[in-house]
Amino acid sequence: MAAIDLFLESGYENTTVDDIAAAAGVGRRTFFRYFRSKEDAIFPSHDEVLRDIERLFDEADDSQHPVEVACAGVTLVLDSYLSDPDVSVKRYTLTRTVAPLRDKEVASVDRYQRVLARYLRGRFETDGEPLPDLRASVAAAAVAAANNHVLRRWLRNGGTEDAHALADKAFRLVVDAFSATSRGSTGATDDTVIAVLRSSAPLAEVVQRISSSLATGERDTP
Amino acid sequence: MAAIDLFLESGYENTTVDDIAAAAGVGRRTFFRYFRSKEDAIFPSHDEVLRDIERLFDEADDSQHPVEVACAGVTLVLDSYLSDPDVSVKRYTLTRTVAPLRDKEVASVDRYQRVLARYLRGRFETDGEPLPDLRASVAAAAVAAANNHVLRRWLRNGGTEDAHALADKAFRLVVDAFSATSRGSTGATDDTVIAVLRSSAPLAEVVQRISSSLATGERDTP
DNA sequence: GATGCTAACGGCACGCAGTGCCGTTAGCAA
DNA sequence: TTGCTAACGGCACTGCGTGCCGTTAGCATC
Repeated sequence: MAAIDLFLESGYENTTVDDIAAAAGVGRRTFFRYFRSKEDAIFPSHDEVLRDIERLFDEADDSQHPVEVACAGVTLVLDSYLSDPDVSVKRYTLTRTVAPLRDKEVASVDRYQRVLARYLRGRFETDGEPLPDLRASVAAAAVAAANNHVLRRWLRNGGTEDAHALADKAFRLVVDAFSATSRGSTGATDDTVIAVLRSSAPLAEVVQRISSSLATGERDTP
Repeated sequence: MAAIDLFLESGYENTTVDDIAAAAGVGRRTFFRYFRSKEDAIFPSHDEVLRDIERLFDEADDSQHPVEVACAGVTLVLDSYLSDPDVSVKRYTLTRTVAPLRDKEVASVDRYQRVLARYLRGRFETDGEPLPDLRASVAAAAVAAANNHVLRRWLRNGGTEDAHALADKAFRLVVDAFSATSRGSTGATDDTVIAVLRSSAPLAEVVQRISSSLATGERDTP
């Protein structure tokens, strides 16, 4: 849309809806038929992506770790930005500068985050995790933040870089954080093993577990 | 302010600024001198709380874990809500219902989150953590989410319950999640020890470290 | 007590976002 | 050609937010 370019060259405040409509060659009334508001003119259709995420969650493999599924879901958001780098970068320079646009962006991120939290809550409940509601909210926020961090970095570099590679690293960090506290043991990096053990367990068994884990790299959850 | 009650009884959309001003016994122009917008009429002064948080971070003890300090910071937000339960509960029923008010609330949460992230980034950088920027964003989001979760639960129950007790539990979960992956060893619960070791280290040394940790409960970061 | 200063207030008018209403027109089918 | 439908665009209206300015209350000074 031409709106984004007008905002960039003339400023958001100085650009009226009449200007945008005129630049697009349509009437002012028609503009509001296509966009709910002046702000909406530069944002993508989040509703579609939200539906895609919901569908992905419905069809998700329950054997996969919940947080990993959530990461897969939020990756759809990332992809929607990656699919049109030019517009995404332009929009980013606006959302950094113009407060109402930034707020709008933040609000849409919150919508994604709610969908993630809802899915996670369901999974945590069936998994019998303690405090499923809290865990879901926190994990959803962490996943969304990781995604946003990658996205922003990618946008700052003008759409170069391999965003998915960055995202994998970022999601790894989040998944580890939230499976380390709830699960037994998980590899943090290739050369590292994390063991969580009860100190009341016999020392011999502890040592045995540790050494086998170090040797094979396998995960062992009692 | 009388605005919040007007919104509740007549609806946000149906209440004009003239109505609020008339109810408050002041001129319409005066209303806009005290509140930047119609929405702002029901929100507290976040700027003060933000300054308090910044000050707390400036004076913070660097020996404390960064995420714990961030939790202490966001607790000031919680306190600002706790200090006036009536208004907070009323506002909550509005922010749940009215989309623009909810967006405004979300935007203010984002402001807090940015302050947390900035502090955490500084700490993580000086601590030599890997990916300090990412960790800071994710941890800040998690801390904010934990706080919001507690806050919403407290608001749903009409301001009864011990919010600080809930918050302590929630923060514990977050702190554990983010210290387990980043630090050498940390007690997750009283009876648990987490050990992170390089598999390239001699097995004998590993065993020695583990057993001493299990015995004394001390933290040992090489 | 009169005079000048300052700060808050309130009225007025304006620009602009967003909406409802309605006449016009283009495209298509019978 | 006639009738139908859907998109368009003009018009007017409400309401938010702001700039401008006259008024007034409070206070210090001479």
